[in-house]
Amino acid sequence: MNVEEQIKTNSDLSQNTRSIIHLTLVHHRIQEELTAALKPFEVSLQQFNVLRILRGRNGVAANLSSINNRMVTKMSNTTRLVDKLLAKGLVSRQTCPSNRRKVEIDITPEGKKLLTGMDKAIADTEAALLNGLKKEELELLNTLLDKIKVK
Amino acid sequence: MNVEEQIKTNSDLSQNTRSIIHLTLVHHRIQEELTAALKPFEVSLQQFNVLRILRGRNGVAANLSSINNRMVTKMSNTTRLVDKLLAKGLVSRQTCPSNRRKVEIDITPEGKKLLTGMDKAIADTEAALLNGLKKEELELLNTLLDKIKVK
DNA sequence: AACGTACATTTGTATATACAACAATTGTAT
DNA sequence: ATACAATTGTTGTATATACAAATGTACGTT
Repeated sequence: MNVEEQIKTNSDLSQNTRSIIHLTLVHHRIQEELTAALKPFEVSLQQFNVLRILRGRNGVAANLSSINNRMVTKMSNTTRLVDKLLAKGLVSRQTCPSNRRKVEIDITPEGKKLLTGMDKAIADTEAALLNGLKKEELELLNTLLDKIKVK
Repeated sequence: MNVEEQIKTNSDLSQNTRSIIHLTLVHHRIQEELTAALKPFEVSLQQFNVLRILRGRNGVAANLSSINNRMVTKMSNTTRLVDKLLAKGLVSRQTCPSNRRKVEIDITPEGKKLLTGMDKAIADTEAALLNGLKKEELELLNTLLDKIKVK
């Protein structure tokens, strides 16, 4: 019996609780599969996300706050994520000349190259996870997620 | 601009990727709010889940595997979660007489008492998160989550 | 210019988690 | 009866994360 079955058959839990647990469970397994897909590249999912955000800026360097705004992690973690990417030579970091409180972070050519390989691994994993849902169902899922009142 | 907006307007990302990120983001914020709700009790969300599972067994002691089957964490973490609950006197642990590989875990009266207080805090938080969704919409959400092919 | 305040990031610390190796017990086959 | 395999749980180690405090910088007021 898998956990989804348990959730559904456990009448002690409210409908709200069951939905939250279900979401948590699915999320956890998605993370596991994506993490596994990135394992050969020795890059964590969060590190991958940073690289993806940087690439999306098309050469415009990002500061830490702007990266952080697009991620779920806290600021202090973003600092350390960038530390690790820097150690691997996948990003560059320098203090911003016009405002020396800020740092300018950019993806390096090596980072872009590695990212290209990771893209396929991630896309394949996502496709395998979601190919049971039609386009309209994915949109519906997003609509429902939007109705959850976070912050 | 919040991250949901960014996700929706970022045309570089595939529909699959946007849905995965959306799910991740919502999950993360839900965890944050639930964790905050439990903070006064000094019990982590995972510890709370263990207690809730134990209560659901109505006095029948559980072994570690059975707890673990109903959680997202790995076995080794479940061991340490129980360690912490034991240190707080919220659960009991003893080796199973009939099969000494197993351990029998049960919730104590103090555990049950604390759990009663936590129930309300969690229920209120869940209700606040989900009150934008009608009963049928919650069911629909669960149906869609089931279509994601995890494991 | 000096002051206080807000901003941007980093660092310290405690806790949490994953993964792998290990130990102990039980089950099974010869 | 013994060897081998499977089950159940624990521990070591590395990494990840949250939270709070500290650092360095910029800005507005007087």
